[in-house]
Amino acid sequence: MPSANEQAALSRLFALFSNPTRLNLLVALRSAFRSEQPELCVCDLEAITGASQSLVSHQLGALREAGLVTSRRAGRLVYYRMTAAAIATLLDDALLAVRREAA
Amino acid sequence: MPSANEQAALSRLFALFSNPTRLNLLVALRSAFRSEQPELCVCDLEAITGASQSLVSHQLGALREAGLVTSRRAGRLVYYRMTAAAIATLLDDALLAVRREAA
DNA sequence: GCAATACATGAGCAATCCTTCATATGATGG
DNA sequence: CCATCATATGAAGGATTGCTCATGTATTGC
Repeated sequence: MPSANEQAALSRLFALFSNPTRLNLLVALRSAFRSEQPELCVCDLEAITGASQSLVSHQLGALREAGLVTSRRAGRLVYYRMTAAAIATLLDDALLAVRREAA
Repeated sequence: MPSANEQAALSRLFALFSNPTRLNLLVALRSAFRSEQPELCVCDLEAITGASQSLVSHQLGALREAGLVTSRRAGRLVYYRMTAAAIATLLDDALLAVRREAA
């Protein structure tokens, strides 16, 4: 029985996950997070998702504002990474749930 | 690395979870699902969530259409229940993730 | 300094969503 | 049957969202 605040936080989190572009970014950052190269630059994310530079930047901004990712500038490049392992595992759990349903 | 289909299914699922009213319904149905009384009628859900009859019915319709809940009529009442344990556990996982972040 | 590269940001439009109001359907009791 | 209760559904308006286009800012190489 989550509190009202927790439910509000949950729905905000789910709203961030519900956009295909953002989800795509999160999925990419999740797998980076698990490798020896835990961050990706905007141009990488652009290539991976196939979305426009502006769109990627906008959605990364949303994720950053929500605290799900952080950014670090290195020269002209800006590298993003997931802030929390909890988010990465949540994505895994959700994927498992979807696969269970599909089966 | 989820497939494109899986990602689409994921984002649809998250979209359903992102609305506070629907999330509230799901949370209520989740705890019912775990008790000896796994279903709740619309009027119960109305009382629990505090939302209007029409709104509750609309959102239950959305959840039903997505296959997350099923309904059963008993006289004038209609009882709803979660279809999948996977969804219940996903809600638990998400709540844990949010609590981890808040801490 | 200037051009070019990488990224961020703001405005704006189309589309979707959320909720309400009104009304319809289904079931029961008298 | 008729009134009533429980739920479903449709239309409609306002708000929110998603994306694009245009432009701004930061950094580097020359």
